Amino acid sequence: MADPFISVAERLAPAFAAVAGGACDPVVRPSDRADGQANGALALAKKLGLQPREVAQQVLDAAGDVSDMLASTEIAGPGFINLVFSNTFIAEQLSEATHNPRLGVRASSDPHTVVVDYSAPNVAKEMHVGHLRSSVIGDALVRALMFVGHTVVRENHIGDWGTPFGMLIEHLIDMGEDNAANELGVGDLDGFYKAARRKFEESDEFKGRARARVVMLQGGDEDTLRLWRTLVSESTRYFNQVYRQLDVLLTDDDLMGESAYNPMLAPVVERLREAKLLEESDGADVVFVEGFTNRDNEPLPLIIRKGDGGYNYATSDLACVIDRVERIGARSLLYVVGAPQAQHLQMVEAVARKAGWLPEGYIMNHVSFGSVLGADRKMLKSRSGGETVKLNALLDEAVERAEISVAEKNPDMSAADRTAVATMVGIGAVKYSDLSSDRVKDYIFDWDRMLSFEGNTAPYLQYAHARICSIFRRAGIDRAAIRDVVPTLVEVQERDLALRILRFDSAVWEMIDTLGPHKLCTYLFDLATDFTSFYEHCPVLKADNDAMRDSRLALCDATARIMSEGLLLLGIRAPEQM
RNA sequence: GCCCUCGUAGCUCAGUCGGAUAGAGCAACGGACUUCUAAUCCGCAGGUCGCAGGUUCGAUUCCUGCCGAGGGCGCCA
Repeated sequence: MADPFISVAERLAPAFAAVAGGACDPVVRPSDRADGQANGALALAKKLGLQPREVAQQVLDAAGDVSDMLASTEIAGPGFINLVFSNTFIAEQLSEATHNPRLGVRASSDPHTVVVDYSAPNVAKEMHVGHLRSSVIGDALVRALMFVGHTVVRENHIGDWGTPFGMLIEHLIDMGEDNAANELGVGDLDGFYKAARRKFEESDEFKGRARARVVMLQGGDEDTLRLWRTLVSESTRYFNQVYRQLDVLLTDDDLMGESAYNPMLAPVVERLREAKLLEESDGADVVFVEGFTNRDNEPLPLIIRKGDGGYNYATSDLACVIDRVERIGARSLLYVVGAPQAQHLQMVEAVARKAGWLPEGYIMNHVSFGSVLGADRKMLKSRSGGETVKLNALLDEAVERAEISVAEKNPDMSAADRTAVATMVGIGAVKYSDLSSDRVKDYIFDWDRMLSFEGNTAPYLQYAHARICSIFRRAGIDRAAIRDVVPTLVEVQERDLALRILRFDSAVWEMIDTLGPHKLCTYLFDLATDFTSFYEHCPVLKADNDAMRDSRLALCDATARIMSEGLLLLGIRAPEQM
């Protein structure tokens, strides 16, 4: 049970191996001229010094009878082997997939513990679109990794420690704790942060108090810690609102802020010292990493302990690695963090590897992503503090816009249903527009495009799903009962749809292998396109006879389940009506 | 100055472990609604795959150089 393209590659591999005299990849790819094509003969011919078409023929001879899987095999062009699946094979595979708990997606052959570090907003600071990207991408990866059988540990590495807290706590005291809690409680984190920052810059007296407060915080002063906890809890309460609204899995159980690593920082230094990796440079304790240089082409170190004796984010990131590997038992660490952190994470990884904290076979992966841009191609929110786009306001707007659109298209829907649908559509649209393009690139945030019911958008996919639900609702047919029907594929649209359904396996695995949710998005869009084409050409309830009707209902059911499950893996809900 | 990422149709994006004619959606144009929800479908049109070399049977894909955009480059995180 797997994607037919994988099945056929496995089937042809021994034949290729026999001709090659050793392992040889058949190089099966989808084709315009057939279902698929095996390109392996061309490279093999060169290696053997033979004519490619002749090699292809030898492979086919060695493969023997493949009629249980393929309706035809044909050597074409310079030496491609065109492959056409037999309809009975497709139908059987589809029937198997619908009875498979993962809808035909292969389980991981190597399940292990994966830590996914994502979202990571800062306490007493507004979440912005960068956190949106991290949250949405990270959450989709979490769901997909769990789906194939990994043990996934979510970690929200919130910025809850460091020098800014001196100024934040002093500002909290100035405002009065209750007033401050109120302001933070309504989610005005930016106002609070900016006011504190302004005072810090304008008043030496305040600056002095802030610095003293940092020392008290780090020294564990109980009253200071209490104030700090107020800041943290008010902020996380706000973060949680956004997470619920955004429909991501993160909860308080996943919080693993910088402060949590405090006790582990000194041991990081000690262990590096014992490993003889630590060097002193300009008063700081550092580790030099080969291959990194500064502006003057001198070796660039990772600073573990600053000249003033304090630690920085490199230290806590190293503590993270140790904690995740040694305590949690993770073998794979994913960091869903913006592209500007690339060098930092490379250096952290290099040090962790040198120190032996990331053994051979352990993976540390930077799931990098680009910026969210406005229509003007400038960052939607500049780091230097342009106007901030508040996440909760952005999500509210998404739902409002979706609600207008739903009301327009489906005026008969009840207000309660409309709100529920608008929430799924609006939030889904925002998440999908973030997930559907290659994450390493910047993307342009465009309300009209993401909420459009046409093109590669969440509403288009959701609509395809809703239409199927509508068929079953109208006909009063039990979805589960139809699953035992093995479809008969007659029309080209039926066949295309069935073959597409079977490719869910590869789509999910491509997403996991590349850590690229857009691979799954592209697949689901293709699925929706194939379905609507089928829907236009192949009447279901008005089919010519009962057998054809049931066959098409089975295709509908399988499509809807994969659409719904696929969207869910992306963290997007699929309403039953729209 | 060095390093990293990106550059594909007017716009927004796929595709690239080297394969036959580079694909969608939008916008434009032409069709299809007494509908299993037309929120759709069908068709037509649109490209020196940033530029120039190299590798080879074959390059948008790999390599080198250049151009353009963004980011990073020691005590903020």
